[in-house]
Amino acid sequence: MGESATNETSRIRAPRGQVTDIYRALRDRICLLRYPPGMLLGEHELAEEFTVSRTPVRQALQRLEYDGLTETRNGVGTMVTGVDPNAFRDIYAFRLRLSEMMGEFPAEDEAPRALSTILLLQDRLVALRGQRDMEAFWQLNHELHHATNRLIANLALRETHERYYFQASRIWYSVIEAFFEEQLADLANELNEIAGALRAGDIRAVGYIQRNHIAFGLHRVASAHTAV
Amino acid sequence: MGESATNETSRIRAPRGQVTDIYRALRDRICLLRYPPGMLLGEHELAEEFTVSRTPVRQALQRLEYDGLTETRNGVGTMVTGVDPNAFRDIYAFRLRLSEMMGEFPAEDEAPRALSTILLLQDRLVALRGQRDMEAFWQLNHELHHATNRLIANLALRETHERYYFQASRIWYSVIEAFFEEQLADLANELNEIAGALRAGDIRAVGYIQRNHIAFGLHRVASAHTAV
DNA sequence: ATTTGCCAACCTGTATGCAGCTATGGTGTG
DNA sequence: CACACCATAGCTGCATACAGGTTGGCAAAT
Repeated sequence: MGESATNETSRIRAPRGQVTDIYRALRDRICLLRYPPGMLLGEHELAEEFTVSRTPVRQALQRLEYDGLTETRNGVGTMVTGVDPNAFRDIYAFRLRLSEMMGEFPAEDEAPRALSTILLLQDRLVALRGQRDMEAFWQLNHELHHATNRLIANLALRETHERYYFQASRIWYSVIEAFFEEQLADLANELNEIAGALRAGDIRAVGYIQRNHIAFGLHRVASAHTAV
Repeated sequence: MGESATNETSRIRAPRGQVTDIYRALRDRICLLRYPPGMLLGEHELAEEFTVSRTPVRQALQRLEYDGLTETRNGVGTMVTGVDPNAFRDIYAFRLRLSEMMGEFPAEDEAPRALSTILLLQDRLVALRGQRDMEAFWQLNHELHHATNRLIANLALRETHERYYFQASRIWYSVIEAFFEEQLADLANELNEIAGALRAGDIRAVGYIQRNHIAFGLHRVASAHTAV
């Protein structure tokens, strides 16, 4: 199949290749809001696009539903779920706790690799200034998440951290446009702070930094919601 | 199919009926060790048993794999995953943290219902003394888990709590036979303590009680592992 | 006797046909 | 003109046929 499709995406438990490729592609589209909430997806349509039959597409859609990103109804189709404010609040509160927990299971030997990744991301971030390229920005966050995720030595926490990152990122992305410059500056700060923590080998600090910036984003989203 | 199969099992995000029934049946068999680790399951065989085609069976098996309970390899079959000691330690450590977190998201209005459930479980537990009925004992733990799970007001935490309960229960069950009387007494204590906490409306205490008894079980499993 | 190569049976992954369900637009009636 | 009903198109859920992959055993060569 894909020549280099499964590159820097995480492989916590690498399942089948083809289905997973479709799953990740659709997941990213949903999180990028290219598939906005409420949009109806057809299995036949997707099968044509990926040049496969309906079967693998169905498998991918079932995984998405299991992740809470879509909802499939018989006779209708698979629609992207909306952003339930309650679920949103729960997910963010939970993510705060998860990040705080990160320092209790540090994978110290991963710190150097993470640091070099962070430095690369810093360069790419400065190249991004003034472009307002949402997708590149999200991709950057995506890779930051993976880099920090590898710093967690506990498999269960790592899986959960990953799972709710995607659910949260989708919601967060829907309001980011109004705060693009702020988020850009915030991400620059976060990268700086994380780089410093990694140089000191202090993974617990990385978790707290992440926790704080999640809280910052949460605050912005909350104020946007109350404003609207 | 099952006439009353979807009774007191949780419906965090109720998916399709038929597939979910098969999924729960297989999950319980795996957690009860009726399907021991390493056992090979055939799709055709299961399809015959449940009087359906391979398709819904495959969906259930994929969800089990996603939960980490099975592993499917092309040309071979679906085998029940073994108990990786590392994963075991990670899951237990993570569950400790989750239980401690429970009190931060208390669903106070659920406390009375939980209390009445606990009282029923206490009666059923005394009726269980001296019988060494593993399956009934596990069912009891199962229902205790659901009762306490409903006390969590945060959806994300509730889902995660549920998810890793099943992964842990399977491992824990594999060594329980050696400590049956101890676990029985321990469960009686846990029920008493939880009942007291619920009478006081102190859900945070419920979380800590649960955390402690998870730690007790962990200690027993660990000592058993080192002994073997 | 041991090793190596091959083949056949079996299992999963994929594609496709069919049945059941849902939504929508058109039509007939009040 | 408004409303209710029905037919129809399109979708998902399920069953099944086919293709690709793996394993174990048998046979032949060393």
